[in-house]
Amino acid sequence: MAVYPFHTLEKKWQQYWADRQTFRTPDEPVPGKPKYYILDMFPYPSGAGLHVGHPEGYTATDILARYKRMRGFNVLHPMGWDAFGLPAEQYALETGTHPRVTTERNIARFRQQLQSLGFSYDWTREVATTDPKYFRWTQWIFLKLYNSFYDPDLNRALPMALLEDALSDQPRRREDWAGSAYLDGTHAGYLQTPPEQRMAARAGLLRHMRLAYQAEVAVNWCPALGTVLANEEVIDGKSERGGHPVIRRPMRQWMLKITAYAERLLVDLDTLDWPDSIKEMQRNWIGKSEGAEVDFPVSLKPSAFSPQPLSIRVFTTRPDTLFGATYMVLSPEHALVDQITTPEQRAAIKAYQEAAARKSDLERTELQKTKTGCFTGAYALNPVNGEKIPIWIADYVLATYGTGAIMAVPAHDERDFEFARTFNLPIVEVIVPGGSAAVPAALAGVPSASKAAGGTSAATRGTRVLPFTGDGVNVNSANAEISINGLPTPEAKQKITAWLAGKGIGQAKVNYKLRDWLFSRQRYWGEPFPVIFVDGQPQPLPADALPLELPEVATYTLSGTGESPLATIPAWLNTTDPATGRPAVRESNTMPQWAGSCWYYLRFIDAHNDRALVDPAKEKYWMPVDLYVGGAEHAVLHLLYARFWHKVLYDAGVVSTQEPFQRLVNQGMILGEVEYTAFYDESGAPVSAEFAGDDHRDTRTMAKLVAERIEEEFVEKQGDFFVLRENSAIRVTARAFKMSKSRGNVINPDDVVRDYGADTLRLYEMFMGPLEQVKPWSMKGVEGVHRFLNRVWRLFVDDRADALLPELVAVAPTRDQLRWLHRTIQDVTADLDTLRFNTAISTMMEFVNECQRWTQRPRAVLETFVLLLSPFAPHLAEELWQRLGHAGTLAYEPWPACDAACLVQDTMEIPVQVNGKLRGKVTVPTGAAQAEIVAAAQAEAAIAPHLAGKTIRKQIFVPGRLLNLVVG
RNA sequence: GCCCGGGUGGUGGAAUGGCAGACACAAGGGACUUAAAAUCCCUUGACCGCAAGGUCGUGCGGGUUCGAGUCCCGCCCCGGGCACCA
Repeated sequence: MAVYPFHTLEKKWQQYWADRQTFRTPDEPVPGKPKYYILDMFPYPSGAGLHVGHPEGYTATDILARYKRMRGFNVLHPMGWDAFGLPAEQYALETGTHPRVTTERNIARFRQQLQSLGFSYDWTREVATTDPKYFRWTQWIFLKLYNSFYDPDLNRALPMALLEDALSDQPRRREDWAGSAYLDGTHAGYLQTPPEQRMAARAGLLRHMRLAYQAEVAVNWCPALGTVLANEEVIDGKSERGGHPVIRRPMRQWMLKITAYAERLLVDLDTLDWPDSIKEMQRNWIGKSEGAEVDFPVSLKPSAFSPQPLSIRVFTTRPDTLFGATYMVLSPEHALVDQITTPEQRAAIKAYQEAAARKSDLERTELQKTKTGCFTGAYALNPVNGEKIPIWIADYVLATYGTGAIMAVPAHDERDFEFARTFNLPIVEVIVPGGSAAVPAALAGVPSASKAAGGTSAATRGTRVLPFTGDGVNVNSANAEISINGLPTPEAKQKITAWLAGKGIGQAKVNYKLRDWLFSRQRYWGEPFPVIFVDGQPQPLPADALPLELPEVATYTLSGTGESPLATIPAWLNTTDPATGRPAVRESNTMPQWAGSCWYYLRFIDAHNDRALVDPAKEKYWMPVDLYVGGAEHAVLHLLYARFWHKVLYDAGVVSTQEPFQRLVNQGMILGEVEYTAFYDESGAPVSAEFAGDDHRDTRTMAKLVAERIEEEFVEKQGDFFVLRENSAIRVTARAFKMSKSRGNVINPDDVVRDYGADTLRLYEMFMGPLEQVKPWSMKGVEGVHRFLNRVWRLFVDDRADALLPELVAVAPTRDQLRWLHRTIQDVTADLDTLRFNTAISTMMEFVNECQRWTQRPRAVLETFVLLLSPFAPHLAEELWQRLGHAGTLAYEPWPACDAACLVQDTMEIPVQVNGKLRGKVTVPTGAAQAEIVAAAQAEAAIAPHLAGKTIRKQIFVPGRLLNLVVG
């Protein structure tokens, strides 16, 4: 068999690298040597083992790590485990196996699989989030969060001690908070508070200003998983993991105040070299909108049920439409609902509130087509025109955004329009499309107010269709004091906002969609919170009490009350306050999986430090991460949380950079092999795919169809479609699907390594196409790159003799050979610098195809080629390098340099176009002048006829590239 | 609905506004072999033609340009994300 001995050779070099710690990065920074920190996204070591999607990104980073080492960089390329996670605990529930046991077994398998692929990780820096030595520092960061507050004036986090100081009669650290208008103001406010109220006010502020705080909030409770989930972990009302239903339920939770960082998380995106799509997703998630808050006085008939004047504050991005506000809507949970509801409406409102509370997120989304709501019986006054407008409640207004209340402008908002139509509420148009020039004419025909016509899809005013939600020009928008009529939208917004502010009934306001991060999980298998409760008040553990470890338990059964299993272990739960010796209770929730992955990139820098999370000098040397590669599924979860923690650590002086990941690249998903599917009806007769609906029914008859996978040989392409070979009227579908167990199209990397070797797998993963792109797997393609590696082997080695070939000689290379080599160096280098691994491999294939033809192969040329290949197929390259007579690894050999002098040729071939059409080519001396080339073209047999009898009107000459003759 | 990507041979893909289809797979033909495997060589976008050669061709329709897969405008289709956020 003429296959190179990849098995023995790959094992041999993996052993060699491990024995000599070839890829160990020096513990201390290397002064003067440029650093390169290249990081893979932290894998969760699942029981299923490695998937072919994993090695895609890992191979890319490994190739680059090896390349950068050869270019003289001090490279940090680590690997570790995001090891807390629900599956191990679910498994514990079923089998009683400790999650730690399962996790360690899975880690061992993952590690072994990764090592079998020859990745050049520095394994001495391996970390796992489940290791107490690691989560000690996760807990330490939590304490930082707990002991910090956000100063909106300085726009950074500060120690709680400063806020405590400001909230005291005689501050002692005033110089520490100099420059903070916020703390000055807080202190002044404190002094104005009557002394008997100060303690309570102080405690209240301290409680809610912390970056880690507790709140009783409506959470996404997933009964099946027995835990709450973050908003980001709920997809379409179901859990992201497992697809279980999720309901709303109020619970005491730890929250992290990520909202304080919303603006910085938003603006600092501009400094990052990340894919635009990811940045855009984060921008959308943060969801900044600028507008105004406006107070609407509640108009109550003088009566007993409201002794004080009330007002309702709303947030709007369109204060310019204020004159068109014809009703208000509060969210069903709004605090004022009870106070304003009239006795007649009380029962109806109560019923509506209860119905809304019961709805799950899923139901809320499903029911969004029809607007529901209930009138409170109360009215408010539109502050700009004094109109009395009804106040409703409706679940299309969210309690958690803005103020939980809106002013409804049905003429200029889709939702308000729909609601107004449903409940027959007035619609007043105050914006007309177009520039200011169009205003006078438009003004004339606009009625001041009109009732909505129920039933039609949109109301029409003249030629205009409502709702009109774009920018335009104001009409109908004036009172005795102010007019914004005729103003274009941006100016109208500005003018009315200034007027509102002057009257003290409104102000400019910025809002974010981003909500605080719900940080508690009711599970066993996670980091315990370093918090105890004394008399019900939370108290952080001192840093020297860390790590707080998980207790051993007899059973992993959920408590059933929504509490963590930890709550059922009195021996662990009940403790004493180390400060006072008084009885205390531990926090029984644990942290979510994202906690450990928020900062792991810092730990890799100084993995075994037991005095600090990371040594500052090392952090300064290695940060930021130069290249971060992983899947796009982490766009708003991990990547936003990690940026948030990093900024907190920056404010605390623990890290020196504002952002952790300078450059981010997303690898595209790898799909299964392309599948052809034909459809058959019940009688077994084939049905063309164009008639097969999504639900596998015939779209014409609605008869049920059977989908059947068929082999490629029975299919051919006809026009734009694939059809059955035996019956071309029957179309079949051709598609690659996501790999899944149920579909049975999962490729196991172990099988590929066994049959073709690790170098083949690495090469194929990169050869499939651009890294970022989604692409289907093809076993035939694997064989293709495997053949290439065999050809490389035979370039050097005589199969039968197992020795170097006689063709491989120490002769001086010809100019032609040198040109091939240096062109290859040039292209491979450029491709590596731009992460175009697929074309780098193509270039090397071309080189090998050419090299095979050489009867004499200059040793120096081939040695250089081995170095070019080595980042891609390191085992094969090391073996060839050794056989060529070198001692030791090639991992730190200098990367070959391209000599431009070797690239020049004596002659060049120039394509010649006539009137933009390619008509032929001429071969001329390199550097030939335009006139020479034109002369050569006129003499060329293929070109001359197209010029005959015509005059050349124009010559377009791109030196070295092309000549275009325009004739007529 | 909104926001991102993307549509190039039978397939994966390649092409700083300058030779469309590199490289690889598949298919067909040939060499070697008693035979097979492996390997090597040739052909391979479509159409017309014996050939030389010609015409067409990068989802569709326009435009800019000497020249467009690439830039601009308007559509269609596929994939991903978000979605009552006022």
